[in-house]
Amino acid sequence: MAQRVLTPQAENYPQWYQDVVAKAELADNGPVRGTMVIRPYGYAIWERIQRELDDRIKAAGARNAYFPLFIPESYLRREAEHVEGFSPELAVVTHGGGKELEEPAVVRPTSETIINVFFAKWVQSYRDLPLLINQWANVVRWELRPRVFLRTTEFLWQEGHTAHATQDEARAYALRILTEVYEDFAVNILGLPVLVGRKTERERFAGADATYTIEGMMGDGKALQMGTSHELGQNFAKAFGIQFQTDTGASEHAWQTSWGATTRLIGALVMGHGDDAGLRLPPRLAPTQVVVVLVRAEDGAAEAAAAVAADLAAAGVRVELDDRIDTGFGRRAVEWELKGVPVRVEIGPRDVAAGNATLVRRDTGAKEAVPLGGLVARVPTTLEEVQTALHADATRRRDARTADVTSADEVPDAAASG
RNA sequence: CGGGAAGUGGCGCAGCUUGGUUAGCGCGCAGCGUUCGGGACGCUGAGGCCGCGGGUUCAAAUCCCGCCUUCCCGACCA
Repeated sequence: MAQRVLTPQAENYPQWYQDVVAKAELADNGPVRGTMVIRPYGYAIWERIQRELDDRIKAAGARNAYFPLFIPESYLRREAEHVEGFSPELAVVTHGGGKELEEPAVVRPTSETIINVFFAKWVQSYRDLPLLINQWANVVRWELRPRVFLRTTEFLWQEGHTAHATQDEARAYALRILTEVYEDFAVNILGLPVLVGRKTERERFAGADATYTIEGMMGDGKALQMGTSHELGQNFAKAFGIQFQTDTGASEHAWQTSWGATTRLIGALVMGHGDDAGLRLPPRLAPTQVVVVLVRAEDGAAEAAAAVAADLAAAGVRVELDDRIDTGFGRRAVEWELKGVPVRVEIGPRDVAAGNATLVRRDTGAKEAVPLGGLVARVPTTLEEVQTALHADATRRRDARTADVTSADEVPDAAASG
């Protein structure tokens, strides 16, 4: 069977990437190496990601809960492969309340261990299964080479943890999350095509039997892992004593999964859809889908702009009114382009006199005069067109830079062609 | 840890080779004015232990020694 390989190609993306992150006001670097401050606009994007993922997670039956930030160090040690995998990147708290702690507390790098301690208490009978839990939280991994959003020391994520009665059910659930949550979100909301597959043994999650992944391709031809789902087998169940009685009275260890997606998805958006003018947000994700820009306030333009914004909002469009006429029009136009707002509606005296507004698409830059009264009908259509176009762009790029090979010997040639 | 580079107003940099006026430039920031349909312009102004410590010298951002920190490439990784 042919293996699909994404071909990395070294390009000078980091500076460009960091410029977009800074100029679009998504984030700043934090004071401690590898940490970051997510600015309001970046956080608004994260909130949209959270909302869309959360809807899909709940549709898959999982419920949200919360577990502590601090994990007793001994919990980590219970699963041999797990502790070996995470030890090098742990942040450890040794003092509390001015005294040295009897047992150091690890800042969670992921929550399998602490959650499974509770799963062991909660699961007694096959009737308690499946147990499907999701947590929205921050985690800390002391990475060697941090990069804003893509790999930071502290990051925000969603981590799902489940326990099932059978291996088949656990495997099916891990794959269900992979496709119905992650792949569906990436393709239909982010507009980024992904390759769905299984990680090699070397890249597998520490403590898992199998790790599944969705991999996207960024603008520079590099692959980016955008979500993972793990089949944990009975490894943690045995380490933490998660046992249940079957309907025949036998005692068995639960079969488990865990899965996560992070603020890296914001980085994927920048790298996957960005262009030289900044970020390009897919409309279904964009916190602001349309910005109504008041060019100048004279001759009824201010009233017209406000009315258009109100009408669009009433029609269910996420719209913002930019009436900061003290700031130059050009500056504001550039700002919204950098921030990637998919559609801009420009309204000034000239437009009002003609009974029109100027509709501008962020993805193509195309401008068009649209009658003021027709905007509410037209804008949603344009938003969907932008969504489709961004996905098509990304798909075209991925296909152009993806090669099918049947042996390792062919890889260098395939990679060389980009 | 291995290999490279850099530390100078908020950010980005020049100045250092060949010590010497008051340490300069762009962006940003503040005030005033002219602008305003694509990042405008003019004038005025605020803001610096030149990474830290020591040495050489009449004199050090500049030369010498030591230290610290950061960044880039690699290993690690959502």
